[in-house]
Amino acid sequence: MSDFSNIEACPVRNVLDRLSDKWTMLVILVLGESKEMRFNEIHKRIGDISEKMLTVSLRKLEADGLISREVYPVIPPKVEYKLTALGQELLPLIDTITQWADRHMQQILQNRQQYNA
Amino acid sequence: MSDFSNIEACPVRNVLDRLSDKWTMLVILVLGESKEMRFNEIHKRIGDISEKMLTVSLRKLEADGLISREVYPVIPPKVEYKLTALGQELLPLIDTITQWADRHMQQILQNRQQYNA
DNA sequence: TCTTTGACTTACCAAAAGTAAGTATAAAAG
DNA sequence: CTTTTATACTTACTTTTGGTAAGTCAAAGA
Repeated sequence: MSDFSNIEACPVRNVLDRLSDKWTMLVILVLGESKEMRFNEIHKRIGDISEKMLTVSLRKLEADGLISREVYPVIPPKVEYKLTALGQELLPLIDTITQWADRHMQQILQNRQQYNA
Repeated sequence: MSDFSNIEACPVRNVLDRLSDKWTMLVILVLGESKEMRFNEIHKRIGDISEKMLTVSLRKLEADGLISREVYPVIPPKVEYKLTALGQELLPLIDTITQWADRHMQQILQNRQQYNA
């Protein structure tokens, strides 16, 4: 039983804090769909993420070594993102959650409705 | 390949949006540690969550049917929270991520340092 | 010369989360 | 018999995070 309250030293808190923001897990999922992806592709795929937050999310993932960023020196610019080996390890874990989501969304939506009634 | 951009209809987005906030996954994890838990126990276990956000997080989880909330009519008040069957299904999936975190935190911390240098 | 292209930045605004104080009520302490 | 303590919250206010829309850069094409 790890010490969640020791934020610096606790690996769970350290990693979970990074995943626990509005877009990170979804970005990882999307990047898992193809070998590599350009900025605007990811942006369109998600649809409602702002360019600003996509930039921020990608930078953090890059800093943690979960994705790599390759810049081609052309104009207009071309930048490709892809999961690193480390990022690919994390992918199936998040994907398992999405499969659970698929199985149980109906139930959850129903629960929400009941709760608000 | 699901349509992530259709937020209403996409189960992945629907569930991931709920998990993608600052505390939800951690609260589930903590509740998974014992059969049931009182408000202040959860609060202490996490350490740096505010009472306000713990309340909000618990209410959302309850609305989705992932946890149950039992109020004992005593004074001072006593309220017990525990994972429902649905919540217990989700627990190991999040826990798998924490195990991954344990295994790779050193590497990730190192990556972050390199990136900021 | 003017528009288009792609991956961003930036300034400003809105939403989520943090902080600290307050509420309710009865039993226990003084 | 007045004050303190206990627990699970609310509430008003501040700070942090995220959203919006416009701007930047440099070359290729009309």
